[in-house]
Amino acid sequence: MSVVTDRVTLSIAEAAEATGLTTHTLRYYERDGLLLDAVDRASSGHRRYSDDDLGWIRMVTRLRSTGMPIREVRQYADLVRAGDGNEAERLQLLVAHRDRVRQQLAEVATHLDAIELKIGLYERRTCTKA
Amino acid sequence: MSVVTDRVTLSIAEAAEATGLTTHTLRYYERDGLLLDAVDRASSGHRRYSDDDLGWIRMVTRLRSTGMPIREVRQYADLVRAGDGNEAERLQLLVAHRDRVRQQLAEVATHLDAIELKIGLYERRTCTKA
DNA sequence: GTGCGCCTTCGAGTGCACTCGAAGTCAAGC
DNA sequence: GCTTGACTTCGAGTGCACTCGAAGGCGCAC
Repeated sequence: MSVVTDRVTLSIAEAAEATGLTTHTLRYYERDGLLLDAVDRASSGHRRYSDDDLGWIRMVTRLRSTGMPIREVRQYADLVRAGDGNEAERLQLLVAHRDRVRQQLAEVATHLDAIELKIGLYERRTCTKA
Repeated sequence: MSVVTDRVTLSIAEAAEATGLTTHTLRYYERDGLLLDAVDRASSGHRRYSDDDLGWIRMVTRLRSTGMPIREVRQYADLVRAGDGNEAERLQLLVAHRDRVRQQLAEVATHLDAIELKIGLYERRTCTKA
């Protein structure tokens, strides 16, 4: 961790630690346009992650781990990068994603119920057997 | 659909229709050992899916769409195929899966909340702007 | 000043779960 | 008897999201 002009910045290893991603994945995301901007560099050429970077990466992580494809995260990043004026589009993208996730959650919950039922059967069987 | 000796059996296309899988996937599952037995064949060599087959395939679908890897579905199928006596193992496998799914659901729900929050922000912004 | 470790880029490799195509067979309708 | 279309097998191809390895550079501790 290094502090310059009142700003705390992290090395890629520290950023990986902080976000739960690997250094490989962080570089991959940057290469693939999922980050808002190229991450700042130290004079040595090493990446220095700012709080803003970390915040954005956490958002990306939330989108990813709710199943949004890389491609779509990139679209969202593109919109945010483009600056003010496309909030409606961003909203639309997020709402569409939310709806998909909600539906997915409901479906998984239903399937889970059926599995729980099966578990109930086995529990009764192994109980009476023991 | 064909009826022989009081039994209704389905062609692979009908089974695909009934389960929401493709014919390719049905053959793939069979090849990969996810089904309990090789599906019966008509004299022509064409597959004939029984009700039992369909029921099992639906169970496989539930496991798969809750995120169980193919490999693990196969393990479960292996246990069921082996017959009576390993109910405890089957139970263990299903319970482990259930717990993973529950945790996954909780995590996704948390991420979803954060996304909803973001949506709330954009909604207020686009409202006041309009 | 040299070893060490973390960093860099680039491109190739991995694992998963399908997904597809080619080439051939079979039964039914015309 | 010939076309049509659904079926068969086999193996290769696809898409996604990483994941890894090689080869080299920089700066700090000793």
